[in-house]
Amino acid sequence: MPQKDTSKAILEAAEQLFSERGFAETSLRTITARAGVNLAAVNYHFGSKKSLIHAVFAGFLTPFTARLRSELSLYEESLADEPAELRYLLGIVFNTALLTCADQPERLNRFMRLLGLAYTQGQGHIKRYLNREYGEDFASFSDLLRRSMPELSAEELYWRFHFMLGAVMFTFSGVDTLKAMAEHDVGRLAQTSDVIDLLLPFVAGGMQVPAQLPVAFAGREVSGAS
Amino acid sequence: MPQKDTSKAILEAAEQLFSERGFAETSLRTITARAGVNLAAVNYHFGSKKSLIHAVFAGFLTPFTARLRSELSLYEESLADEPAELRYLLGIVFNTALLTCADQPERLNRFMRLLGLAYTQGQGHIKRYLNREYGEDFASFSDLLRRSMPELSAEELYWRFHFMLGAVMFTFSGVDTLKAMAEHDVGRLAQTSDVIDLLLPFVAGGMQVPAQLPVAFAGREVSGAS
DNA sequence: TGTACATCAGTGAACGCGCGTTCACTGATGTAC
DNA sequence: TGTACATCAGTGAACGCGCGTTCACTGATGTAC
Repeated sequence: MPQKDTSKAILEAAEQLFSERGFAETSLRTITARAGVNLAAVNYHFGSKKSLIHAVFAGFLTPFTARLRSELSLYEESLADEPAELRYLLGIVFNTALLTCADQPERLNRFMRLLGLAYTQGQGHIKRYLNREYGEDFASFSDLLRRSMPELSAEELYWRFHFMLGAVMFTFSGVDTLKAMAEHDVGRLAQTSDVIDLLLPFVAGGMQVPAQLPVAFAGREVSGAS
Repeated sequence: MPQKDTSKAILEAAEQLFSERGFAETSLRTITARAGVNLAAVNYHFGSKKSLIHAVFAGFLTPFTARLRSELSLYEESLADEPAELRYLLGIVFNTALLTCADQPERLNRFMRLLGLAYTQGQGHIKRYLNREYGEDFASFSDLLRRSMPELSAEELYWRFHFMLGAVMFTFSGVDTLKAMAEHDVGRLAQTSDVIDLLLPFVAGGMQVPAQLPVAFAGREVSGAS
């Protein structure tokens, strides 16, 4: 293992294993064994397990957000004063994510799964880290989203945004299992880009549906009848 | 602590702590301390930590699925040969879930969060247990869903179903955090039933949107321009 | 009614194990004079 | 060009800790004769 490759090998093994098993369920011994390096090398290069986790996220998110920033500002300039178009906006995000992992497409799955884990799992320090490092990018995307849906109230937009995040993250969290089940149930093997092409209209449809509260209440009386 | 209350106290503490921190991150010592019982009582009553986790799920899912089965078969009978109506179907599910936890509404959040964790987190034994015990109920709901959307291909239905599950589970996984953020960002404190009233049109909208692949591809060329 | 035995619900202490982290050490490379 | 020292990238072994689980034991309650 010559020179600088040790920390790279650790990062790669950690990325894979964390995304497969979760953070608490993956030990440094498993990671260093997979990477073929000494156990103590993690603390030598990264300082602690927490910092290793942060470094794994940075490995994807730093190039991704850099790219996304420039794509979004290009789009924003081209808009002038027109409202943004939702599907186009979402297309930019997915496309940027795909391009960031262009060389190895399974990395995208891994990262969406890691983000899902970070959001879902306890591990408060991860959320704090992500917010500190990438909160600004998140906020500026929110602003563009608001411009694409000016008719929604702040409250509706807020919740729908998080419903959308849920559909996306959850899907990618389990995309490998879901693909395998799809092959079994439906008989067709899907690629990640196929899944995105189905997911994008779904979330756009959910975001843009008019609120219809009375219909939403429809099921509410059934229980009384049982 | 008289007689039968010990295992109930363990289950309640475990339900709370698992949903707050995850399974691997919660130790039996923390659970038994919270419950005010002896450490060894978990293994005495449940046999192992795994079985305790299963018992926690059963505590919600067994009454929920029993209730849901009868609600759905009532609805199915009332349908005769007409197609099912999606929003009504979803309304039944949410409503049944709310009623199952009618006495303590925060239990619903906890269980959705637990389901989200089970889906997202490694812990393969939980998925296997849920599939073994409740797979049949899941399948019969899928059938009704198919009847409500006859125009969708099997593949589209499959994926949209899981997008919907994602939006729902993810939302509830973080619903407490999201509510707190909503209060801060939007200035209004939401109740769980309010969130459901916003969520239901969103997922119905996503499920029912016509597939528009060419538009979904819109963002795909942007990257070349940067 | 009294005695002997069995079952049940729990308890306190210890078990061995795997964990993240630390530390003294090594050997290669770079730098100063 | 040669020597002394400093830095860097690791390494092997051990540290203490918290974990799930086990086990011998206790005391209360139920049952048989």
